[in-house]
Amino acid sequence: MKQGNEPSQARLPLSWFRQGALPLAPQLLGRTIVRVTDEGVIRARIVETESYVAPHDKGCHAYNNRRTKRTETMFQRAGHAYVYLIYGMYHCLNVVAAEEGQAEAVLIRAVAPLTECDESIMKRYRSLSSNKFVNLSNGPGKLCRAMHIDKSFDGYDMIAGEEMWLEAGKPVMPEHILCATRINIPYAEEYADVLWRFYVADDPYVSVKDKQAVSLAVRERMLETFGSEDFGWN
DNA sequence: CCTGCGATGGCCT
DNA sequence: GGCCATCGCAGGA
Repeated sequence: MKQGNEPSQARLPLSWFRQGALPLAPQLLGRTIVRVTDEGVIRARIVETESYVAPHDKGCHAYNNRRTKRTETMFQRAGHAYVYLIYGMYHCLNVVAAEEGQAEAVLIRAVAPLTECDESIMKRYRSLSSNKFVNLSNGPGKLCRAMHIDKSFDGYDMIAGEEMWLEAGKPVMPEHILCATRINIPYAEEYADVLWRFYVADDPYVSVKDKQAVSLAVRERMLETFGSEDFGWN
């Protein structure tokens, strides 16, 4: 019998994934990512995300709707995984978030293992010798290594797939969500300063905490006031 | 706590 | 040839 506070294990449907990267990113927080590996099933809670939105976003690989072998996955239907290699040795996992032909995706930047069993498997894949468990998955490259996600999952269908998917979990309420600038995209010019990174306030697995972060509610009020992402801070 | 730096390879001009 | 949605380590405060 399901208890009232127990996180939902229902798979998230296509209609939920396709709402666009900006609405989706904060709603991904608190959801469960499930990965079926040779070492066992890993379940983890998403605690940090970033939105990437073609065509205008200069931080997005598909800026100006650039279609290349790598970015082609971002143009797929929502619910596919976009996985790419970064700095020659790490992978990053994104969830495609719009209609086919429209390149929007949400980068999963940090997750927290749900149980000691999850920790144990992730620790093995990470080759982590210390007991500083936050190091398992407090970063996009770390979580991919911990959950054994690599380029073979690029284009993977997370709505129907049997090796990796998302469950409803327990969404994080807006008052517990902070918004901040995205990490390591100084080249994105005016889009380097938009508050498109979202994370769970006070969660130890968040990769980078930003003193200037604002609550989701504040960001939305500012959007109404300024009518754009440019809040006049620069 | 912080800052700098090397690793390492696919991607894109 | 240069860049890169990263990480772990070294060294200093």
